[in-house]
Amino acid sequence: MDIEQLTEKIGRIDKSSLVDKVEFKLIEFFVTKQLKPGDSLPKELELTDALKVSRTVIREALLRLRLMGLIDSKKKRGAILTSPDLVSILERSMNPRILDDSTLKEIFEMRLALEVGMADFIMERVTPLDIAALKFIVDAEPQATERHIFQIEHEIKFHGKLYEITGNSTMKKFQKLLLPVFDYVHSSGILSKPVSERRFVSHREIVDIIENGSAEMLRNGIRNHLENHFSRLFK
Amino acid sequence: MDIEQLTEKIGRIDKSSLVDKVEFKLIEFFVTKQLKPGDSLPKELELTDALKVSRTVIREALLRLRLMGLIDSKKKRGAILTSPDLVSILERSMNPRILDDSTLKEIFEMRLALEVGMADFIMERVTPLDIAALKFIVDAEPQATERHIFQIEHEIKFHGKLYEITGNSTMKKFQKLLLPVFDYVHSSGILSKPVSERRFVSHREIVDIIENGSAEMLRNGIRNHLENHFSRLFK
DNA sequence: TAATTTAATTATGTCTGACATAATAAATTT
DNA sequence: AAATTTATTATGTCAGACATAATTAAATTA
Repeated sequence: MDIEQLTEKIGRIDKSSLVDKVEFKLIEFFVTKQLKPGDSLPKELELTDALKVSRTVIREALLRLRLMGLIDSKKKRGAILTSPDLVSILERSMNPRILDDSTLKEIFEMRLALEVGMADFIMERVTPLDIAALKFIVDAEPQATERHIFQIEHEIKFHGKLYEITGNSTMKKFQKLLLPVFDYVHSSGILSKPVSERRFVSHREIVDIIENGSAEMLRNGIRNHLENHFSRLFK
Repeated sequence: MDIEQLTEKIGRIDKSSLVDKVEFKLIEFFVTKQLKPGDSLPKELELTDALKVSRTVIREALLRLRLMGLIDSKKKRGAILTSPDLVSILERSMNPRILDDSTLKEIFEMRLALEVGMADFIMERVTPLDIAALKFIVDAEPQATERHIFQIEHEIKFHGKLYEITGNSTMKKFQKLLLPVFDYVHSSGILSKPVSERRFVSHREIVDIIENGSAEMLRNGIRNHLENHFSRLFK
């Protein structure tokens, strides 16, 4: 009889810790009770009575939920349910000095992919006001000299605005989160290829595409604009 | 004198809790000691002695680090440093039933953007073996009848393979993570527009582009293939 | 009476010390 | 030398206490 059949027959033992179980039970509780963000949870001591476990366990489970962004607890008021913000959860772990190089490189790549792919959302949702704002940003940029210098602040301003135009706040926050990683990867020795000095599609040209072009043109424009980064990844 | 100047002069008070400080100190410790994944941490009681705080506080700080994916602790062996996996951190919070609708919709959008944007990585890194695998997947798909039926399993298989080809494991895991959300959004009432039955660029055509086309063609091809989803977002 | 200050309450934050449990290392037996 | 038993050790769980901050109620003052 093979192992799988055996475990099937005997049934697997529950190796999860007490805290695991409490955590699960609490989430179940939220869902079945249809609690909405802002609703308050039972107090720690009430939970100890109800679940018959120590306050330590309750606290640890609640802590997990808090780190997941599911609840928010204040003194005296107790804990209340919140709508979890995925990005701020990631934020806690997003320390470039701790992540390993290959992960950092992959995040760098994801940012590039995301930016190329968001062209459709920009074209769909851009307003005349946005275009004016983009033009304002571009006008404030220093004239490009013969050699292209990577102006990090202007890059951030321009691309940040693009994310904003998508109207997708998760994406926008994601970008903000990825920025330090991107910067770190860009300036550290992780990417072996040197930084190219060539100029490709400029910010000004991208604005022009947004104003007069199509989603397809914008995709290609952004892709080309990012060529300096892509070429460091590809041979 | 305005508030800002005042706080500048007086200096802001540290409102962080003890656990916050310990957490920070521990991370500092990792970084300055240049600990690598696999290295073991001091025991809880040693930390209690070293930092002069109770074991409760130490444990809570360690718990946070564990939830961040920074450490992994086993009985007797103590805690060891690990390289955090961002995706598995997100996984804990990615419960469609708990996230609110607007966040879910934004995640849905991000997935679309990512998929369009990853075309360059696919074209750069695809191998003949990958193409053969894609063809195999496509061949196994049922013939399209006059009406396009959304075959979730085949969608997953095909698109999963695309992510795999990018060679970016973070992106691949990200997709796997987003799948339940995507499915949930697709089939729940969050998107008001109905599911279109029209057929656009097929899987087979995408494979053909990958084999014979360019990155630009693939971007457009994937975008068109996903039109059914895009059109539910845009009017 | 209204506004302010003070006191009481309450729930989380921190501390201490103890025992349970599981994984490893050491000692023993075969 | 291999297998078994025992001892050790570090995390997991427990219980109860006090500290602290935020809120509410009461008291005071204008």
